[in-house]
Amino acid sequence: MVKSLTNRSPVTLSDVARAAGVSLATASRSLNGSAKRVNDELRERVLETARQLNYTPNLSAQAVAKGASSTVALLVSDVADPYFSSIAAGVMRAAEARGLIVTMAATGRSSDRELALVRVLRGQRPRVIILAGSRYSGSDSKQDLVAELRAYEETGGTVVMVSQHELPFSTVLLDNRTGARDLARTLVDQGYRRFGAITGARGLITSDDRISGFAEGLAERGLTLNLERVVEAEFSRNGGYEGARELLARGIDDVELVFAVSDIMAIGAMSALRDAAVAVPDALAVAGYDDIPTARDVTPALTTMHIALDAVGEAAIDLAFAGSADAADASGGTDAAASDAGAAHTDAAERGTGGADTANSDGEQGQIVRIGADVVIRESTPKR
Amino acid sequence: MVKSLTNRSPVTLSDVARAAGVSLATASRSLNGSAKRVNDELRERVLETARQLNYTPNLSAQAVAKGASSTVALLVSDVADPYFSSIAAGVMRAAEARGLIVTMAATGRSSDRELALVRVLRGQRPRVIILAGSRYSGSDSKQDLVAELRAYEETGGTVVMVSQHELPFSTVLLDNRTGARDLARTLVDQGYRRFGAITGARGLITSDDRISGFAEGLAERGLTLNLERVVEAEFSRNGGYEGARELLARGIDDVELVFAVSDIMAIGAMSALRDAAVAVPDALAVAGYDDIPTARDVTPALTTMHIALDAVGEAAIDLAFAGSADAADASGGTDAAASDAGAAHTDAAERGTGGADTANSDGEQGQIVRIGADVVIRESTPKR
DNA sequence: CTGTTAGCGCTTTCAG
DNA sequence: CTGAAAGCGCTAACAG
Repeated sequence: MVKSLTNRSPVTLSDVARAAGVSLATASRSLNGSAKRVNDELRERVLETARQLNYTPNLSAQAVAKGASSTVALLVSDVADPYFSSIAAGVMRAAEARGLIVTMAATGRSSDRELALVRVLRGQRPRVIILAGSRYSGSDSKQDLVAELRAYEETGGTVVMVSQHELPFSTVLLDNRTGARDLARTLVDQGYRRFGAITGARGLITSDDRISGFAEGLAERGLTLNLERVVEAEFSRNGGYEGARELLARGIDDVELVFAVSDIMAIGAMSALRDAAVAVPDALAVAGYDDIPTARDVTPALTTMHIALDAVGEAAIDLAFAGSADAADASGGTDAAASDAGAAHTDAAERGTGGADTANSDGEQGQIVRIGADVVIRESTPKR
Repeated sequence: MVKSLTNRSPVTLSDVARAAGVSLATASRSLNGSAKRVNDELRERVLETARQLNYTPNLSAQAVAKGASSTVALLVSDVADPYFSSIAAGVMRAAEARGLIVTMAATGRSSDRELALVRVLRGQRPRVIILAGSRYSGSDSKQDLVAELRAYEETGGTVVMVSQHELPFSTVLLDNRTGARDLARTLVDQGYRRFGAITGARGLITSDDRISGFAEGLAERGLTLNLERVVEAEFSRNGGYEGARELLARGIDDVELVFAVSDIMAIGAMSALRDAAVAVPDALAVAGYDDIPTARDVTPALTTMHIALDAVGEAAIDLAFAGSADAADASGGTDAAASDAGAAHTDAAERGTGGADTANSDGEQGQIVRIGADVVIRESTPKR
């Protein structure tokens, strides 16, 4: 049926060794050997033949042999969500700087799928597993997840959580509560007094933190969030859209500004308002959270909390290697002395408001890096 | 320094075998053996002990042993770009249905980086390599890329290209030229006569195809695209923004509608117009291409060409396995007879306008699947 | 059906 | 500095 199955096997290290007239060991050392433990001339010969044969090291074999792979596993809720894809971009950049390959999977916000995926990904024996999706607080399978992750760490891996620090692992902390509080205060200072909100499902920690932080911020200014003006919806663009419709149905005469707990929901909400001919911000102002790229491109531009999303991704992998002085270099053959731990891209942590913050003194709980958030006022909440 | 390095090694298959009191082979067969080639009782015992020990198969070892991994490598230009992240979502969904893990990397539209990444990823010996980023036509390193990819295919892998069929591999064809032609005709039929455009860098095939298709469409209606009203910019949101500014600087009195070759550019352009107080669509209408999710959320909503982006991703992996009746099942131990090739998610190809289309009769050029595009008129180009 | 025994491609002691 | 040899964890003939 097919032409003639040209499937010949890949070039192996021994092919190279033979062609170069050296032993397997020498070939291996020349191609990888951290230090230059091989005669320059020989090494050159090996490198050259490898090039000619278009040799590609079999990463799996390397992983098996040295008992450690060169991959990083990243779990997100949804790749197509700009929040996650921005973080992913940062992770990929930082990983590549360290010569690591990243493997991604999407949980669709299901705890079961998340657990299943962690199991599968563990099979790769990744150096790091990054869990970027927010969790539910009343988590049923939380126990299992922690057990699985613990087991993984005991085999030498590192897990890094992004967002809340409610699991005993290193985490890149996005202090949503504080951020939302800042936002609320700023908004009050701008003149707003009566608020509504659109949140994700109850129990989704990110959403809960943001809404309660927001309420706290209002409280600090002597205001309260009218719970009848808080609607719960799916944590997505469509959820935001539906949430806004629901709010409209309930009546918003007494609401000046709606806070959606994420930009993506806020943007959905704005579309709903537009479709319902409710002028933003004149009839109703809107604010979001995250500062995803499109926040600037909707009309009116969205007031939100800025988080350096790609810095988050970089911070996650930097955190994973904090202290382990790892610095695999994928690009050339430069012998630049590997400087201290987390050399590349340490700017990640700095870029945020808070700096690296060795919280629980290592050990059981892992370390914490805070990435701050800043209020960004745009046209969706004009000064009044 | 650290507590006490609990780094004990992972549970291995032989640990399980020993604990269950069976041979390595039996354990292996119980845990994976396609057919049930093991006594039920024994198998149960193995499965049970595996569970108790929390055993996770070492994918790398499996890969080395069977000479084939269970990964799919996906190369995109930029994960944070909604066009690519939507495709990625589709790839991940389809891959998972087949029990495959996906590995991602971003080229940043650099041919050199693309080549380098293909080399690195080949190290994983992935079953499939999907190249989703658009290429440049005058490609310098094209030769090398093709050589590398060819070599990869000769070792049994499959490469799938997404977008243009200008490299001799299977491809999910997005017929940009035809789509843009349709769009142009429709716009003319709506009453528009004088057009401007914002394109990506010359030579970027996707961009070139769309702009020439658009010009063709106009030509079919007896109109021509005024080249002085075509500006070239970076293929990104900011490029669109700058492109629009440039257009404004050149003067747009004689332009009724600007076609940006991608939604992301169109959205950047709309922001520029908003900032410059040019009313859309009254002073200037805008149209894009791709129908990314946010196209609906900008104001006015963007007229564009709809491509089922996640179907594209699914089609890519379906195409990779077309005819090879692969159907690894990651989830349970169900023994549902693996139906024909590409069983899961064959809807992908169907969803598009064109169906699966075994073009070059297999072999040298690979197969082709077309995914169609449909005009979606929204408020940014009202009827006139 | 089950166990033995070779490898898979690579790294890494351990001798020379 | 270099080579021989022993694995890494798992699969796949090959015998029983």
